[in-house]
Amino acid sequence: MKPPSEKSAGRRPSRPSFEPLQPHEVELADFFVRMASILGVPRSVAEIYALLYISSHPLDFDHIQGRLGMSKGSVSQGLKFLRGHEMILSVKEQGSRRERWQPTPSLAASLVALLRSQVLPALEQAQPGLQRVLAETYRFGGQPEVIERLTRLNRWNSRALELAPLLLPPPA
Amino acid sequence: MKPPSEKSAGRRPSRPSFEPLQPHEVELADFFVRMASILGVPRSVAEIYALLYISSHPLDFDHIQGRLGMSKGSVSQGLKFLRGHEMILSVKEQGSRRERWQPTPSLAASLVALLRSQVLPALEQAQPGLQRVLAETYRFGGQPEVIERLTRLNRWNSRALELAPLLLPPPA
DNA sequence: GCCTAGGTTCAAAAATTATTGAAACATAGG
DNA sequence: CCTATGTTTCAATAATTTTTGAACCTAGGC
Repeated sequence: MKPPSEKSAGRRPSRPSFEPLQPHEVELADFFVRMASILGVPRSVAEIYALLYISSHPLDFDHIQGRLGMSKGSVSQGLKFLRGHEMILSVKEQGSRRERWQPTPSLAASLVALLRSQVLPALEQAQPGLQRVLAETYRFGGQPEVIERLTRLNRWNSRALELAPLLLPPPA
Repeated sequence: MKPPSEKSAGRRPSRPSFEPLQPHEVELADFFVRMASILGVPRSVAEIYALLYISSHPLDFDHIQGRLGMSKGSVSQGLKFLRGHEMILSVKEQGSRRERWQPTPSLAASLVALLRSQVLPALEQAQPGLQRVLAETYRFGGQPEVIERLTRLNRWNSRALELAPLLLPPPA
């Protein structure tokens, strides 16, 4: 099972081709993909992360694209996402414009950052709204039980917002 | 702004029509929808939950469908989902086959149950695979740093699985 | 048994999200 | 200021997910 694709027909690898993922690499990727999908992170992003995670050395754009068989656009956007959530960092070797990527040391910290970035904005935006909901329900003569529920929801929201800053310094 | 719709034209409400959501109800629904979408829970499900959450009394199928202006199919599937995750419970008033729904007392417990049901299966399924990934990487002569990463990932996975049962008894 | 209120199922349609790839952009080096 | 390399952008397409609604069950009253 080795379709020589379109590489070794010529001489030097003018446009080098890359090995597809090994079975065990695929397995790791699947794991990350499944976990990511719980948080609505797209497959392509999880695959990139998994590849960097299992690679001994930082990988550059072309390697990522080549090994995952993915379009330039997806790689670019995927790296942007991972960068934005501080899940990867680049080692730019000098004398080259090329960036080479590797995962940040702590996956835990990365996950916390990711969650924060998804949950916090929602909580913040909700704050005034939730208070209004409670007030209106009260005005409309809502039953005590509903008032109670909404009050608890408000408290939660506030407490979550208070606690959030504590998550800023990533725990190693 | 009061299009009399098609209700009070006749006598008794042979097929009663329902009020659309009040602004403050919409606001609460939006909040739940946004939070739910982080976990990949569909809009319609979140809307149903929000409606039950803000209602003083348990609501039956037709009320839910009517007030949310949603198809039978969606209501049925939404209730199925919420039931399955023990986020709502029904009060069947006797003498009628009709079920009337209300949220379970603890939203916190509901969320934990929901998370469990999403995360746990992934963790369980991953367990053997992750160990294989580590072993293979080792065989292939992976760098110490990668071995280290994968070892940590395995430990995490195991610990998460050990801890999971502690979340079974919902904390009120 | 038969009828019907009350609900479920599921294939098709609609809505949403992700991916692609070609064109545009940026910058280092000559 | 040109050019080649490396990367980003974004409109079009593809894939996936959600919603709909009509056909189909099912339990209980008669």
